[in-house]
Amino acid sequence: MYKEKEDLHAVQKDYYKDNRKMYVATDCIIFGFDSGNLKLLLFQRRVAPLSGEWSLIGSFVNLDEDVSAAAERVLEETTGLKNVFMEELKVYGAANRDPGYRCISVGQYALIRLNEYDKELVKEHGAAWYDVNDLPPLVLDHGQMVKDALAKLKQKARFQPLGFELLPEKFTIPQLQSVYEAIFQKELDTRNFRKKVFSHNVLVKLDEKDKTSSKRGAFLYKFDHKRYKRLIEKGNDFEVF
Amino acid sequence: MYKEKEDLHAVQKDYYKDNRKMYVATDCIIFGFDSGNLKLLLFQRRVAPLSGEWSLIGSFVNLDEDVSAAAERVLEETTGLKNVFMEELKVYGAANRDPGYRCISVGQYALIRLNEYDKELVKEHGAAWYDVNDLPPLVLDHGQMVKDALAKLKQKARFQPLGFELLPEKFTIPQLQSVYEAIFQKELDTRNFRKKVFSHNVLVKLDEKDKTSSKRGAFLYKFDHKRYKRLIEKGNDFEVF
DNA sequence: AAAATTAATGTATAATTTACATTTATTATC
DNA sequence: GATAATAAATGTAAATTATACATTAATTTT
Repeated sequence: MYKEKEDLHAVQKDYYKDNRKMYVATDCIIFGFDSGNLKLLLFQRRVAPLSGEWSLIGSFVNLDEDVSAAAERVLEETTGLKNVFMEELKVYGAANRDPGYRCISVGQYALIRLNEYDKELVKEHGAAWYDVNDLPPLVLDHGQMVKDALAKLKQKARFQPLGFELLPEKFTIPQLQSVYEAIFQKELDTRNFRKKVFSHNVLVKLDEKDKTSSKRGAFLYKFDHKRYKRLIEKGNDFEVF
Repeated sequence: MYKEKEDLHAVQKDYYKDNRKMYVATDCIIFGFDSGNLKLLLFQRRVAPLSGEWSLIGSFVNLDEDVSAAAERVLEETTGLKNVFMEELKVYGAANRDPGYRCISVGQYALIRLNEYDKELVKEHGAAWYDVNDLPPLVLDHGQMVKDALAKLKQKARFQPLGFELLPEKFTIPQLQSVYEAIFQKELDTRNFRKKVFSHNVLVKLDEKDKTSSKRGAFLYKFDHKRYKRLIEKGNDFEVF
């Protein structure tokens, strides 16, 4: 399928001879949000070595597979979810990062809605949700990947509407604020938060209320992707929060 | 050196068998700045196929080499420079991106000072500087890499002091403004620019003037890395410009 | 001495961000 | 059915930051 004799990189043709191989993997940092906290989907190895150790969910990238497709495959295999927010984090390419193979890993972080994933699948895979502030030790450099992903999320969420990816399609403003407080790791002022949130005019107020967390109930809203898209196409480079 | 039989990833042990290989390369998007314009160091292939075609400068990643080290090696081999600003851009991992090998490439962008590199080396390698607004067609997905790197530079330069990496250690404010105008692709107001630049208190005014571009001459400044570091350690998350 | 050229500077207005406390809608309880 | 309890919803004034804009200063060349 791939013609290795072809001489496109002729100058460097003696790389990777002698049957030694470079492996490429991808590891997914899968974030969720529930009751005020960011969660991470981890997977408990069931086979030796490192059986029982916690790890991010990953896979080798197939030879005929796009790197991004490999991450999407992993995500779908364990959660049943497709078409969710997923973005490259960083390459983990230290020569000695994996004692088994020479293996680089492309870290990719995903934001999913905890009301949408397939719980059966998750259970089957020996995966479980952990609070990001209370993680078990992770294999290899996965702890670093999580740290990097959290930092990136914090940074990106300022200018891109990522908070919405972690909530159900219909959400309340207090819920939204809570997501951003978890991402930014600080409390926000209700009035100022609402002011900013509404100022962009990308939320649609629904006629329903969510009464699960108060007697009064809070109105539900939807994020209007089209309006948002139109905004940024106009060259608007605003802070979401 | 790497024990491929070790069973760390036992579940996935049948990946990459049959002698098929995954190659990992790195391509460097090397930026410079001169007379008002961002420049890119390109390399003209000297061997078939694609001889004479322009390309970013890259290399396969050696089996015992960190991915970042590979990029540093490439940069040093062609420019003689070490310890310059270099950061990962993105992984280019489409299965069909390279017709020769199954090869993913880690794009890494570097910012260098055009007064510091080794001109002999550059010539020896058949490399040359191109204005980013006037590039020849590039092989494979290298054109996309450049586009992505420019976008990232534009985005990052807002919050990180990257402009300084493209100027000599001693520079004038008009030069600095010119760098930022090139990065942001828009003209900036001199007075407002100076106000912002000085407000962070990270520039040290020298007693010398640069007279190459005016009769009056412009004072030279240095960027004070220590002061900047102290600022961000205090949690200051300010816009550089 | 005058002309030419780029460097350097300040201020007023608009826009944005911040800090802060009360009222409202609803359910549960007495 | 009145009262208590609870979280949701709202506005304003002050401070900070961003923007728009034109003149003077230093030096060299003619």
